[in-house]
Amino acid sequence: MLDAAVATFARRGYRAASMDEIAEVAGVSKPLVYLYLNSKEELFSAVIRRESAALVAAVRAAVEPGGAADRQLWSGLKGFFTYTAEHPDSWAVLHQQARTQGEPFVREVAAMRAGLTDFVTGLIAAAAREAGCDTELAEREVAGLAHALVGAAESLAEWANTATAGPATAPPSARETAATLMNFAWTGLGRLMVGDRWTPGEN
Amino acid sequence: MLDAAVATFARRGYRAASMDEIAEVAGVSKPLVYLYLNSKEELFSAVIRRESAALVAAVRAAVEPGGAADRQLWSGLKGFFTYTAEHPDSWAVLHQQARTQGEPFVREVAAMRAGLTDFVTGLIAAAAREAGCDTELAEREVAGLAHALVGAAESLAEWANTATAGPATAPPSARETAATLMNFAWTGLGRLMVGDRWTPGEN
Amino acid sequence: MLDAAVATFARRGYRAASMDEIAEVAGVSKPLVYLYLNSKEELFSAVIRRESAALVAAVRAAVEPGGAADRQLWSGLKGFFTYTAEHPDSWAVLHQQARTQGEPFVREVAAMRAGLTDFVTGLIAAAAREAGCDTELAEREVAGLAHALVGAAESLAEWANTATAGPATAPPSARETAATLMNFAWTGLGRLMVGDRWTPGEN
Amino acid sequence: MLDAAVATFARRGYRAASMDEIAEVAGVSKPLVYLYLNSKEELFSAVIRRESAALVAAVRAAVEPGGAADRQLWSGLKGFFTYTAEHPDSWAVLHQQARTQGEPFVREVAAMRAGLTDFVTGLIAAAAREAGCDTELAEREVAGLAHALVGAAESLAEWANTATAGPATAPPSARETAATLMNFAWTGLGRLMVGDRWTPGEN
DNA sequence: AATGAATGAGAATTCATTCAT
DNA sequence: AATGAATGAATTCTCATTCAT
Repeated sequence: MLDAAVATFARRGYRAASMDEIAEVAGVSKPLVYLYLNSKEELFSAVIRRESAALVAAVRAAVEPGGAADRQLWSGLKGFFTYTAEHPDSWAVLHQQARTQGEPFVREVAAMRAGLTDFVTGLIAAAAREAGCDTELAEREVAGLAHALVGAAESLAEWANTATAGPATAPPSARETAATLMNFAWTGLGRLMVGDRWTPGEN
Repeated sequence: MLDAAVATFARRGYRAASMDEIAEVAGVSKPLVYLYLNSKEELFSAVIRRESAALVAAVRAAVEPGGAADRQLWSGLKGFFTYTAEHPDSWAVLHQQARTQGEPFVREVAAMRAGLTDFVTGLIAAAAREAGCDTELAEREVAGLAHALVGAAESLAEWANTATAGPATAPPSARETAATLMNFAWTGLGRLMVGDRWTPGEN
Repeated sequence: MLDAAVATFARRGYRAASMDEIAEVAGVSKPLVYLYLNSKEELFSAVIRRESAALVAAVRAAVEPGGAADRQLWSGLKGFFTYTAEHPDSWAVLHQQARTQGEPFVREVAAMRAGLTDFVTGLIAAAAREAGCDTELAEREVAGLAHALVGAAESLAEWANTATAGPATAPPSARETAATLMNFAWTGLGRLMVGDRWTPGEN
Repeated sequence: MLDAAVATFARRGYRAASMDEIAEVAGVSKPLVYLYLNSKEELFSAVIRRESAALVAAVRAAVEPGGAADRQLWSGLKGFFTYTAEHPDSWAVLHQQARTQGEPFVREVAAMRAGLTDFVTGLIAAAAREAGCDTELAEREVAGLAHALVGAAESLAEWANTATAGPATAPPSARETAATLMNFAWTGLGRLMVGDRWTPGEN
């Protein structure tokens, strides 16, 4: 039943998905949906919670614990892109729908996102320690960097899922996507920690 | 009239925004809206086209032509973040609404996005040439990198707009945000071009 | 089970009371309610019949048989007001709900009411005989008088039950209410029987 | 449109009347009903207010001002019974539906009823003065008497309307009904004022 | 003797859209 | 050039009622 809701919300969007359609996709009657999940709002919340938990669990399970920061990030990203590739509807609901449907929902998905961002923030800090970073990175800057990285990941996930456009080319694998992002981000972060930063001139 | 539509779509979302409210915000009668823009769908399309064009124009105007690749990217990013900060409704419609409302609209916004991504792709290629890059970067990889950069930018733009949560801290300025992203991305890209890439082991 | 129905119908009204709530108040499952009382309609009918019978029985038990007509009316009224005060839900169902829910039910409660009205009619006739009434009262007029008396009683019963508004004043006792009505009605009826009637002029 | 609502509410009751049916009876579409009267609740309130006002206006117009108390009561009652006979639906909504549908509505109709009861209370007091009443009637008792009278009137009104059962006999005219009530009540009230009251023995 | 699980039918309410003017 | 008035078609949600066990 939740599966049907995920599929329908992903395909139509929260507002456009009707309880009628969800019930039909689930192969049950509408009142049954209301019996278990009391309203459209609660149903959507339940969906968000379940899919958030599944995504976080997938990432957590993928991370190789105890390794170097870059290995951890790498394995986490692979887990992330694997999950988003294998559960595109789940990802579409979390990334596209939940974030755009106002208050009860944004908060729920923001909490999950904060968990991931914190994880990345921790990794960046750990990497800084590992590198014996001399320049103390401002907390806000680290948050910004973590945000940029998570945002880039989210964006790549969506891109990988949406890039069904070119029918000839297969969508990039999770491994490829993760490698692209590591290359994009990690070397730069490494240089940053040793003080090699890009600076504009006066404007 | 389009302004009213932008404001309303941003505040309510495409489905939840009613033509009644749009007409009221615009200070005209509903039939007038239908006279000029024949349906809700066309109205939304018109909004997307106008806001897309405005965003692209803002970025284009900001870019310093003929300079080095990094200067061009830097100035473009400043233009981008300036626009999104000054026109949050416009950005919300493009980034949050248009992308999540299914077919007629995703295509329109995807076209605009492709324009920006192509611009970035060109810059990365130019940078590669400037660096006398020996390793030929695969076209697909460049596309992936450009996508990651654009995605990170979008994500940061949304973050900067949404981070009104902490009432103490002012939202980061467009300049700050652009600098964060340059630091995050550009050094890494530079290293990448001289062959200094991050590679996983065997998994 | 019927008790639960009485309480629920009184509180919510016939239409607003749900079988779910009735079953819950009764502490049984809904199918059990359907097993014993086959539908909401039959359930309500059964309730009306039981409460009607109880009210009539209470009045009948209260009447002192064989006494003078006024004593009989007095004792009957006391019984009536005592019952309505002690069983407000029962009275609410009979007076407010059953009478307003259309055909199957109005008939049932009308039958009970007819019983009471007939009783009063008989008393008025008896009083007329006792008074050696010379003027023959038209049957229809007697019926009208009986109806007025019963209506006044009903109205006072509701008033006594509803007058919880003034928190300082206790609701009038059954005895008080009955006395008010006797004073209101009986002396007038007595005069009427000896021909002392109120007559309008020509209009 | 309000007429259609009155008819439908009277026939079906508040809950059982559907907005669909009301719209159909009114010969308009359902959204139009919602355009003018925003919800079922507001529609019912509007109906109650309009019908209350009409009833009060009818009674007020009927009362011969400046006459003796009994003439005033007589003329008022005639007006009342004339109205209820000529507008049975209006009376049914006020008397049967509004009073039994819980809070927003009972208050509205109670206000109207209080107006009528006050009028009658005033008349009884005036009659007492006219009669040079020696025994001071307790205020509460007068209220009770007024309540009994109004209740009797309401009851008779309903009876007169419902007595369509006997197809042979025509329903009593407003004049007849008013006369019955005057005979029932006024002589008794008169005696009461000169101290001729009915008293029970010791129980 | 009793119920957990399920549904068909219908209720209030909203909205994109269109005429007649 | 502009609108007041009106509606067909959904949408969310509820409820009396029934099986299979």
